[in-house]
Amino acid sequence: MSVPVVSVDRSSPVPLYFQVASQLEDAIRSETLPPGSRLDNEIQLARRLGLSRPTVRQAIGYLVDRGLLVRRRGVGTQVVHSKVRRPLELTSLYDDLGAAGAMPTTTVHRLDEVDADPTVADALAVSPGTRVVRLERVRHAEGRPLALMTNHLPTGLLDLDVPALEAKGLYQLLRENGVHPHLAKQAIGARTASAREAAALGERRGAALLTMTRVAYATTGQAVEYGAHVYRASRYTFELTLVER
Amino acid sequence: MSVPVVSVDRSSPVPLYFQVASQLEDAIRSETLPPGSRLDNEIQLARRLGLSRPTVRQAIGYLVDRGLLVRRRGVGTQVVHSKVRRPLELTSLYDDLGAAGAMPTTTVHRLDEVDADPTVADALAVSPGTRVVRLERVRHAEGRPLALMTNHLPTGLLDLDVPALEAKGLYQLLRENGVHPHLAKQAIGARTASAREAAALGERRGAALLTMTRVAYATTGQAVEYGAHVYRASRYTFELTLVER
DNA sequence: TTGGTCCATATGTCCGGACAAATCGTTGAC
DNA sequence: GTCAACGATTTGTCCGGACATATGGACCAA
Repeated sequence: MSVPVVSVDRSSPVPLYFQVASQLEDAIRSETLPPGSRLDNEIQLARRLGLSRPTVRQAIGYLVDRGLLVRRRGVGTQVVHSKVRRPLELTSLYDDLGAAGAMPTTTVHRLDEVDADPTVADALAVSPGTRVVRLERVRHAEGRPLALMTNHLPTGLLDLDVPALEAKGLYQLLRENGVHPHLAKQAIGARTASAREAAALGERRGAALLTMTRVAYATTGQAVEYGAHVYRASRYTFELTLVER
Repeated sequence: MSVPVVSVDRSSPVPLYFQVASQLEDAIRSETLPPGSRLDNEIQLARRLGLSRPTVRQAIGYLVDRGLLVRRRGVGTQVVHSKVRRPLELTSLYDDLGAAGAMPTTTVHRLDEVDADPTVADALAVSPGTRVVRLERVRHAEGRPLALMTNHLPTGLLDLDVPALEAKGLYQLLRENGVHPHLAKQAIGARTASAREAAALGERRGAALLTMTRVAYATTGQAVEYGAHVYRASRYTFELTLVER
């Protein structure tokens, strides 16, 4: 399989390897390069693009790391089967559902400042009793409640307001304010609904609930968000793709 | 912070960059290089090791990809805070628990061959009705039941026998037979226990259960295992680390 | 037919060098 | 005293080349 239109712009500030990788990724996602097809070998590709082999290798390696391509020595580089392609790995539930077309809405029930209890303090790596921002929301999809979400954030990280939270979601607001969560530790469990939770979510008491707690960290290692969420198991599952490296 | 003892063996078949990366990883995990400490710059490191800068960069890049180091232009390369280090991402539950010291045991309840129902056929990408291997196990930890596990595999992939399964676990047997799952898609949900499940797991009827279904794929994209597992939520949670890239 | 050897091919590893760009502390002008 | 400009430091990108090694097919011999 020959490679489709790929060209580079040397006057662009975008690194050459990234230009190549982006165009290859587009070609793969649009199936211009169908699953299983072979790329030209690195030497030819480099010559055709007027680049060096290391640069082309960097572009290919970038896509290999992201699971779009596989390299086999002596054989070549192929587009992986679409079934095993990896999705984005750190998104908020809002993004998840938005992408799936379920059109969720969020209602902020509480937005204030409290003293960190031991659990929150440990998660955010602050001293117990430190003032932190507390956020309680209810997520709805298709007009019915889906999840109860409680978050705690360090004070001073950013200014939150209710309309923006309801319109954009917490993660988008974080990113718009220059806070880029890049890593999160999550624990997923289950329990039965208390009477209060059942009422809030429209489930029967004793219904199964999915629980998720998460601590998100910025590139610097600073904890930026602690969340304790509860989902209706009848309407939600976590889907994830795991990779062995 | 200066770098500890790192040396390379040019007569070894192990790539130089990998030798360096492994030794750095050991130093990081043993806290010889504590979190936050800075590595020497790439030029000095290369000169000290008698390697070129690209080789040293490859070693560092390897560890950056794995979340052990962060690079910042103009600043240097630092060991990330241990709280945010990423664990291995594709292991079986057996590995998980074994590492945590809970010493699990497994009992095989059924190992036979059946016709694939539509769900199994879809997961393994075979035609419905194709003969597949069925495996049902119960996992115990600390003498009490923990999970019911049902797996389906393509026939002919490997020969399974009960003693080996109970001693080593499915994933280890797969790897020993040259089948290397490198990617899995999982869905995690919850539901309440049926009377039969409750009895098998030692829970009350209506107790919350965690459910996990998984399809694992080999490097080639071939589906190698479909699993539908049920865990006692009172004794198990899924812990995972997500990464934004 | 079967098995092993050889060879072309493609990726894997490594080198040495060059310049670009981000960061941060210092210096100097106002 | 404040702030902007500068410069040292360090990683980011890119080049051109060399040799190593795994793969798979073709060829040849038993």
